[in-house]
Amino acid sequence: MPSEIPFSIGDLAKATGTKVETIRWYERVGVLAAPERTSGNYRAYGAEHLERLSFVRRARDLGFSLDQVRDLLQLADDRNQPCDAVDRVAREHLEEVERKIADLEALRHELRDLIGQCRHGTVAECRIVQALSPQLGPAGTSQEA
Amino acid sequence: MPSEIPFSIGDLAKATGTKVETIRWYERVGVLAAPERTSGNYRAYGAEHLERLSFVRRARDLGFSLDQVRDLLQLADDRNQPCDAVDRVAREHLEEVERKIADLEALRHELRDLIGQCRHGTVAECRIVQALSPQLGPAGTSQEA
DNA sequence: ATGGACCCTGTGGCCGCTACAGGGTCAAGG
DNA sequence: CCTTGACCCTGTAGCGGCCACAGGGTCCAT
Repeated sequence: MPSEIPFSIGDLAKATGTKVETIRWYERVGVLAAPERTSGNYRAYGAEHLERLSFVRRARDLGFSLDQVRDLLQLADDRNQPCDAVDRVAREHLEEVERKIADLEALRHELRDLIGQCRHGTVAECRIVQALSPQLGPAGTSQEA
Repeated sequence: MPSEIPFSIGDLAKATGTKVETIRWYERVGVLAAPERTSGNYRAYGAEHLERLSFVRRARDLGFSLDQVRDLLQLADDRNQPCDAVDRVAREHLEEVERKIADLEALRHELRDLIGQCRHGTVAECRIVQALSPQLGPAGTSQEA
């Protein structure tokens, strides 16, 4: 069979919703294999690159780091291995997402408290400013009249 | 009154739980005023710097960006202004935190789905890998036996 | 005088891109 | 045949918010 018709980086970008620069970046950092080049030194991609890049994008959308994506790609290539390792990467990522959610929820709580205490007076009596300021004792700063 | 005894960057770092390099960085980007220098060109801080840096750290802990911190500091200095602007910065930040939480929760949902579908077989039949791979039609890749 | 703990500036690295600058290539239209 | 304009190439610099050097200077106790 004849090899499929290759396509340009711009086409690949459009097909995957990726910026051209991002594709080149993926190549540089090794999550996307360097394709053949045309006589004019243009990158010439095939279906395998489209597939690969789609995988990368989907994984990135799910918040996996590029390191994790590299791992997942490598694991996904070993078609006959058990998929425990894949599962582990996903679980680790999930745990991190859950940690971040917990952190942000704590933050949200603090911010809501802060904002809820605002009495809309002057800055001098603003609870938000007070909450941000350090507690240096009840006397205030020394230079004030 | 005699001016207070100044202290070194290392002392300030310890007092606020900040790395020395971070303090110098804050000075460079203008969230902490450049202090006086000793005859040996060492930075010599006073209580106002301690106060200022504590404010910055607290705000950073609450997830405010350095740009926001700069704004808050400036607003906090105008002691007689109404604190509406402060309130606005805080509210905007809260909204962003809430957006991030929502995003991460959607992510968590997807990841849980993914992981829940894993049947612990081989990579070839792994649902996680399948979910990451693009849907290119039901026939599978062309080279497979 | 010397050792060690601190301080100084300046630079480069981290992540994951994004945005240039300054060129080359290619197909269509005049 | 030549120009125009859309695309492509490499390389570098920038974002935020630091952190970690290297290669020096300073200070204080012994």
